[in-house]
Formats: sequence, structure tokens, C-alpha cells
Amino acid sequence: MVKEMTIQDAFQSVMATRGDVPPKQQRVLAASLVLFAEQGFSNTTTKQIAARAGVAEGTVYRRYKTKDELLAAVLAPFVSGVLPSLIGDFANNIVKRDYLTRHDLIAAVIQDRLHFIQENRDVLQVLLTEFLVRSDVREQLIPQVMPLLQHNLYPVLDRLKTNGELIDWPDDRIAQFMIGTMMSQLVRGVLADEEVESVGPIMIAFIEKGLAPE
Amino acid sequence: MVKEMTIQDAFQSVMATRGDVPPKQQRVLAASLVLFAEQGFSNTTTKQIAARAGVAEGTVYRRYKTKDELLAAVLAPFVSGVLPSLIGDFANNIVKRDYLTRHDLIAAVIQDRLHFIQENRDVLQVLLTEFLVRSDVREQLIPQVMPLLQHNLYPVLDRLKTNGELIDWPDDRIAQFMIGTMMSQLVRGVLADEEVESVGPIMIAFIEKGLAPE
Amino acid sequence: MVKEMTIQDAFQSVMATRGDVPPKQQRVLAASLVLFAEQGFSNTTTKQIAARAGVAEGTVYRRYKTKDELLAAVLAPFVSGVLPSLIGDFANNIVKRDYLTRHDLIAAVIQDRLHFIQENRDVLQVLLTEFLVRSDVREQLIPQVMPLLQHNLYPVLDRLKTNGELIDWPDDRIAQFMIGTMMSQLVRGVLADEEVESVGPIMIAFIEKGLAPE
Amino acid sequence: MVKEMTIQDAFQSVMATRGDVPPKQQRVLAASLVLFAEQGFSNTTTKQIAARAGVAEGTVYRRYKTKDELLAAVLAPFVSGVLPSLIGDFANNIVKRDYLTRHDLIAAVIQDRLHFIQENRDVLQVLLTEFLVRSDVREQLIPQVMPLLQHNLYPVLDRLKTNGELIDWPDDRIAQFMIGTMMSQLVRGVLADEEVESVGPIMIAFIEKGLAPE
DNA sequence: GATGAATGAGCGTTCATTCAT
DNA sequence: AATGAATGAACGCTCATTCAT
Repeated sequence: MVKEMTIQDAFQSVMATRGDVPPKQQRVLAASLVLFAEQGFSNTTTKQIAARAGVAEGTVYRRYKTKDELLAAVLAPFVSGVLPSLIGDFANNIVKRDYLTRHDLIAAVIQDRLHFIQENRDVLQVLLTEFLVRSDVREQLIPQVMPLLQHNLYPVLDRLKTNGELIDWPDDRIAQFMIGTMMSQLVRGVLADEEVESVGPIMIAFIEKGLAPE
Repeated sequence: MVKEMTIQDAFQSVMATRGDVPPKQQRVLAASLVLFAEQGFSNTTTKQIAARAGVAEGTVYRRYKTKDELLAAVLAPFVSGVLPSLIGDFANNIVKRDYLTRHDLIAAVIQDRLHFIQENRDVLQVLLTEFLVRSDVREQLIPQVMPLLQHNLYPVLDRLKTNGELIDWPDDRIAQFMIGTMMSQLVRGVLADEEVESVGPIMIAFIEKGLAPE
Repeated sequence: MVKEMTIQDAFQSVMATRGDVPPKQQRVLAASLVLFAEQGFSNTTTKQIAARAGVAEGTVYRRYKTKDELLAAVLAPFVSGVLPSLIGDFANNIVKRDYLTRHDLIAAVIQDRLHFIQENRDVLQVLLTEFLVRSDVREQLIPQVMPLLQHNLYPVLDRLKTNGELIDWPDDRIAQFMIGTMMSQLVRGVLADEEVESVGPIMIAFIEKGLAPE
Repeated sequence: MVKEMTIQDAFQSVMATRGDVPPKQQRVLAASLVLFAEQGFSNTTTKQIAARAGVAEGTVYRRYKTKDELLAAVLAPFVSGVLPSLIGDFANNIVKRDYLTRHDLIAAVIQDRLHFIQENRDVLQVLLTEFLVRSDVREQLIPQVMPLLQHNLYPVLDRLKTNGELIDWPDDRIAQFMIGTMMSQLVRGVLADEEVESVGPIMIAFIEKGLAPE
């Protein structure tokens, strides 16, 4: 059970990477994120963003030269900051354990990531939506995430398979089921907010059993 | 974008005027679907639709008074036609069986639905994307789909639970996991086309085991 | 004295090249030309053009995708149509004469061109102004005009120099003085309209004497 | 662009506050001049000016309240300082001579002015361009320059005409040809830099012969 | 005095929608 | 029914100008 969890830490360090973004620009980013999540990127106008952030429209463009850049600025810290540090952290804590059960893995993955999903529903929703619709987002995301999975998750899966702890399916399929099940929680969150605590154990049980060897 | 006419209104009028869709309008619908799936609804212009359909821009508006109505017309037959008949069919075939195993259920659901997903990837992708982004689509979809599940799927689940064939989780959670797992295949399809045949057995096994009683 | 003058003819043929430009687009072009001449390209808004042309702002963009393209559309027929056919015509009529005096040349050049300047003051003023300020206009104009001069005017000058009819200065310098003197009439026209008839003889005399051999 | 404050007003206030221009403002003026000449007034942003001058954007506005005033400040010293003193000088030196030949006049005018053109190409180019495009610049320039010509140049021309040294054309026409010929050198300079030394004698010869009596 | 972040009017441009043909 | 030129509201974005520091 990885309790040295670092979502907050990761986020902090990402924010630090951003340099000292002045407060108005922070408000622009925050407003963009909320509106993109609520209405989608294309349906959000820069006027709305400015109004929500309480700044003039020109201010939106001080740091970000285009609306597309604003989308990138909203997603980038997650894609290239939070996500990697999260997965890297996870790998460091999990991979090293000598005796790793399926339950250990699933629980670690799901538990952490559910909190992550809950706390970052907005970004993730924007990410999912634009991923489905914008090839540039796909091309930004895939080369970031795929290697992470391949280097951090797949070796662990392979070890578990060798140990008879995990069913012998292709790694990408196992990842698909894990991610898909968590994604379902994201979509469900669009309908109604839900405390993540109640879902965790059930979801862990579902995936753990689903991936047990025959 | 969303003006006075909500998608619901549009939906009504679409439903009212179906049946005798002339070929040019069919081409408009087909072009809209493809483009909406490729680029999203908001990023698609009526000019693109007209060009792809091989008609004049004005022709797009002969039957569908607004672009929103076009979206409704693309989704409507699916949401209120294909989906219900599918679930109804399923219910008729499954519910009546005296002895129903978990495998029977899952296999029936998944197998059919996977072909369904493959053949309707475009609509489903549009549906998923706009569902995440447009509240009017959500408000159109939910009251259509929820009762279907409640009346057709949930009783079956309850029967299986009673028979000890299924784990005793809330129906909506079980539905969430089933739908989520299938949805993962939809998202995966955005990355690369994949023959559905290869996934079916694995996915059935995953869900079947995941939902087995303790 | 080249009286088979073809300014009108040239313009007609250029207009024909334009295909059948619909009347509203003609009005847009005309309005653009007048406003560009009056206020300069940068100081003219598309709103002004639309208002002057009596069309909606969107109509300005039906044929010309950008304001820059509008400038090109206003200048292009002159630069690549009227000008060449004018110079070509001139060359055909002048070069062939066995015995050509300096006066014949200058009179032919100036007389025709003064009418040309008067009738096309707007375009020429735009051309001069933007030539001074926009490198893209320069790069469009120079490769069009320089070869014309080199192939049509310079040989004639050389023949006259050989015959002792013309002072032995470099061709480009002679062209500079001729063009500069005519240009002065263009600039003068900005201050006050003036009938060209009165200037012609004086200007011809000035240039003719100025270019006489020692 | 041109709001309530016309260039005239600006001009007045510029004139009133001259004398003690601090170095940063000098740099702003210099940067403005270069950029206006390179790209034209309208195509130059205050940001570019600030960057080129190495100052903050706000500093540009410390002394000059508007961009129009900056244009006025760039042109003012030239129009009301350099130009008059130049013509005045010339008049003082030329007019007093008892025996003045056409050559003396032309040579004096052209020789001096060619160096002047070369050294002030930037201002002159801005002046010419904006003269063609901005009526307020025209209205500023004309009442400054016309009297200068009328009081200093025209009497000399008249005296030469009386002496049979100069052709009997209207003074303004003679001035037009002289200025036009020099202007041609300015336009030529836009295409390629050229040492003025080589042009001088030829240009003097051209004008001198062109203006000789019959 | 100098700075540069902030402003917002207004620009060029797009595009859903209309309508004369 | 079908066309596509025309419309104009509204978009993303620019930039002259202001002002708190």
C-alpha cells in the first residue's frame, strides 16, 4: 500500500516548474480549466475565460499567445509533470518489493489513482474529451504515457504473471481494463459527484478478481 | 452554439419527421456522423459537411433547421431506435431462460455489444464526447437509457444475485463496470483499429471473473 | 507617336482574365481601391470596405480570404496585366521604327503614361505607398517590372544612344529620371487634381532636353 | 488611429517641449524613425519601438502622449528645423550672388540636397509615405514648405528666368521636376543603397539641361 | 522617472443561417 | 427541392494606452 503518495507533492513541484506565475495568470488557468471541463474547449470563448477569471480579455493573452496554448498550459503539467512523477513514484515503491501480490498491485494502483481522479476530475475530463477529438492532444499524450506504462507498469505485470499472481494476458490489455474501469468512474462523476471512498474497495475487488489467473 | 432550441426539442422534431429521408439528406447525415466523430461536433463546419456530402450548404438546412438538430438527427435513431431494440432484444432472449448462468449473461451482453461497438464506433464516439461536454445531450440520453437498464438489465442482475451467480454489488455499479470495460475498447479504437474478435473472449473472461461472487 | 494606345484595351483584357467577377465583389474591389488610396492599406478596415461597397463584412471574404489577398487582387491586374501589355505594346510600336528620334521616344513614353497615370492614380498611389513600406509588394513588383524594362525599354535606349540621339548614361539611370519625373506628377495629384493635358508638353520638353547628348 | 488629437496639435506640444530631451527619449525617437521607415507608421507597434529602444513600453509614453505624437516628434525637427534652415541657408548663399548661372543654382540645390537626402533617407521616406496616406501630415507639411519655396526658391528662379538662364515655365512646375528627380533617388534607395557621389553630377546635368531655355 | 502588467476597443476572420434564384 | 451568395453576430486576437508599483 503506497501511502507515501505524492499527488500533492507532484502538483507542487509542477507548479514550481511553472516558475512564479502571477496571480492573474493563475486565475486565467483555473478559469480555463473549469470552463473547458464544463463545456469543452471549443465551446468556451476567451471572453468567458476572462470574465470567469475576473480579468480583461487581453490579459488572457499575456502569457499564452493562443487559445490552443492555453489548453496545452492546462494539460501539460499533468501530462508531463503529475502523471510521470506519479507513475514513477508508484514504480519505485512497488517494483522493489520482493514479494508482491496481485492485491498489493491492484490496491496500490487503484487506491491512489482514485483519489487522483477525484481530485483532478476537471483536467482528466478535459484530457479525455480532447483526446477523443484532437489529434494534436493525442500526439502529445501518447508518447508521454506509453513509455511510462511500458517501463513502470509492464515489468511489474510481467513479474506477477511469472509468479502466477496474474492471468497471462497481454500487458496492454490488462492496462486497458484497469484504465477503462477507472475511466468509468470519471464518466460517472459527470453525472453525479460521488465520494470515492465508497467505490475503492469494490473497484479493487472487481479488477483483482477479473485479473486473477484461471 | 446551443441557442433557444435544445437538443430535446430538436430530438422531438427529428422523431416526428422520420421515415422518408431522401438520399441527399442521408448523405448529409452520413457525412455529419463521420466528421463529428473525426473532429468533434464543434470543430466541424456546415461547409465541411456539405462538401463531404456532395451537396450545397443550403441543402444541409432543408430538413434540419440548425446544426444542433443535425447532431440530434445523427444520435436520435441510435439512442431511441438502435439502443432500445438492442436491449429489448437482449432482455427477451435472456430474461426468459430458466437457468441463466453468469457466463450466459456476460457472454450475451459483451459479445453482442462488442460487434455493436465496432459497427457503431462513430456514433458511440460522438455520443461519448458530446455526453461529456454538452448537458443537453446528457439530459437527452440519461432518461432514455436509465429506464432501459432498470427495466431490462437490473432485474436480470437481481435474479443472478439471488441465484448466487453474481456478486452482491449495487446494480448500477455492476453496470458501470460492464459499460466501462466496453468503453475502454471504444477509446482504444481511437488509437488504432482492432478486430473485435480477438478481444471478445478476454473481455468476457475479465468481466465474468470480476463479477463472480466471493 | 503611338496613338494605337491600349490602356483601355489592356484593362479590358485584364478584367476578362478575372473571369466573371460578380457585381458585389467588383464593388468590394472598387471600394478597397478607393479606400486604400485615400487612407493607405493599414489604415483601412474591412468594415469600412464593406460599408463603402454596400455589402456585409462577410461578403468581403467570399472571394478574398484575407485582407492581404484583397490588396494583391487590387494591384495584381495592374502589375501583371496592364503594365506588361502597355509596355509590350509600346515596344512593338516603337522598336520597329527605322528612324527613331529622341523626341519620338520620350513623347511616346510620356504622353501615353501620363494618361495612364491620370486614369489610374488610385492604383498607382497604392502601389507607390505600399511599395515603400511592404517588402512583399516590392518582391511582387520588381521581378515583374525589371525584365519588362530590360527587354523593352533598354534596347531602344541603347539604339538611340548609338545613333547619337540620347546621352550616354546607364539605362537604369535614364529610366529613373523618366519614371521619377512622372512620379512627381502622381504625388502632385495628391495635393490637387490637375488636367494632364497641360503638363504633357512641358514634361516631354523637360525630359527630352535633359536626356539630350552633350 | 487619428483621434481627437491631430498631428498639428501634437506638433505644437512637441515643439513646445523640445530642447532637453533625455537620452531614453532620444533612443525612442531614433527607434521610431528606423521602424517607421522600415515598415511604415501603421505597421509599427509601440512594443517594437520599446524593444528597439531598449526601454519599457510605458517609457515610450512618458513624453509623447500618443503614437501620433511620436510621429510628429520624429518629423517635427526635420520639417520645422532642418528643412527651413537648409532652404534659408541656400537662399542666403545663392540669392546674393550678382552673377548667378543656372548651373550655379542647380548645382547648389542638388549637390547639397543629395547629401541631405542620403543622410535623412529615413525621415524623408517616412515623410513621403505618410504624406501620401495621411491628410493631417499633408496639412502639416504643405503650409510649412510652400512658403519656404515661395520666399526662397521662386524669387531666384524668377531672376534666372529674367536673365535668360532658365526656361520660362511656372515656378511650381520647375520645383516639381527638381523635387521629383531627387525623390526618384529616394525611391531607388529603397531598392538598394547607393553612394550618392556617383549620382550627383549626372543628376545635375539632367536637371540643368532639362531646365535650359530653348 | 521608469516599468511592464493590465486594459478593452476594435481589428481581421469565421461560420451558422437565410433566401433569391 | 436544391443551390450558393450573402449575411452579421461573434469569435480569437492585437495593440495603443493607462497606472500601480
